[in-house]
Amino acid sequence: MPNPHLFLSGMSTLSTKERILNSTEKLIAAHGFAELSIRKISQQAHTNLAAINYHFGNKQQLIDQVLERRLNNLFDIRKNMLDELNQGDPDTVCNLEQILHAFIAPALFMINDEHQGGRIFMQVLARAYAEQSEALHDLMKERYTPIIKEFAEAIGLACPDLPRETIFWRFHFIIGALTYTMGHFGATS
Amino acid sequence: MPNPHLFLSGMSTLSTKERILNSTEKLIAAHGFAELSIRKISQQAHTNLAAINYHFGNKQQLIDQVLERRLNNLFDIRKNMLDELNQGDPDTVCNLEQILHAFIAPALFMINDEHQGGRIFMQVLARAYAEQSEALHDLMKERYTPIIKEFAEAIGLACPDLPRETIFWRFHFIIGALTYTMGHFGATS
DNA sequence: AAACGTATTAAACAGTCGTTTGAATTGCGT
DNA sequence: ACGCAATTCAAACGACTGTTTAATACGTTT
Repeated sequence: MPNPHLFLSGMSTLSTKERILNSTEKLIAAHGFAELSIRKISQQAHTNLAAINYHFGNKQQLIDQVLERRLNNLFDIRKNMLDELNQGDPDTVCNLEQILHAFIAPALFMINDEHQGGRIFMQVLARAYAEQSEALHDLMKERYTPIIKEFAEAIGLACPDLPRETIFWRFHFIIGALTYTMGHFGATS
Repeated sequence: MPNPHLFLSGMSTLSTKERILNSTEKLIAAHGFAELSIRKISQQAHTNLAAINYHFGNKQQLIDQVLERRLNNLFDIRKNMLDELNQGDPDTVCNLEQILHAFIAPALFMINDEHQGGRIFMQVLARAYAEQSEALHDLMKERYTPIIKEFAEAIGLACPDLPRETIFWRFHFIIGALTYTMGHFGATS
């Protein structure tokens, strides 16, 4: 038994790496990136300061993994729901409401998924969006833009009369409303 | 001539206090609250470290004054535009679109007002919203909630058939979209 | 010209930050 | 039971943070 405190806090079955990831998520959700320090993380995860650098290299790479771990799930679900609408053919004209549902519903589902920590992560994601996190921006650019583009194209087919720029702005309004809502009401409602 | 550098940077006519406020605004808009330090502020304002504490007490009170200085203007304009619709009587039933215009237009006007620094401040405001700044929250609670409530009641009168909760959520969606847009596109477009 | 309150300055304070180091400990295959 | 790799740990590093102090310079009034 390497660390007897873990039994008291009910985290004994989780590896050090997982405990660090979960603690980081909780701290970001509760207090934002500004107040986040690896000392607080190691304290909440019942481990040592240097363990973080050992497992993740540095603080930034830890944050990257926090984001990646769950974003992969979120965008996989989004893509699957969109593919179901398309039935494999990207040129299929879909119902606009269904397209938006495929984009929004997975986030709403995640925020109601308390057990798996999905709600906590949605707050993390909202904060990363809001603070224009460079880590999130890079991750989006190199990994999730293809899926986002698929949605944009599907919306374009659903609304052929709407100018591309209008679609662009309205889609960002949706993201803004969604992000703001997640961050401000995800915890209390 | 106490500080010859000021002539080179074109800030000679502004007082130290004003230069500190403007520099703080710029730094928050460009890099967020997390990276904000009074050393960077004093450097950009061409003054000394201790001058900030001398003029504002501490860092937090400086941030408070940065927010207050322009929020008073913004909400005054919003209230005046709403009063014009009401024509003095709060029970007047107004057009919904006009009510929303009274709330949104002042922000959009501010973001286009580059000369007075309004655009910069809107980005500051977006960041403060996004990071759920306690300073902003307190300021809203004790000073601007009456005006926000007037808007909420006006919307309630304009949409009598809509449940209060629905109005509440949609109003926050608007704030979210507005905030997100200000923060992400206020600088580049 | 002297004295005054206001304003600015350099220097030091204690605290926190992320990261690195080297030793101690653990767990597993042999 | 041994030896090796993986992991954990306490301690220290330099850099940065907000704030305070005491001395200096300024502009105005007496």
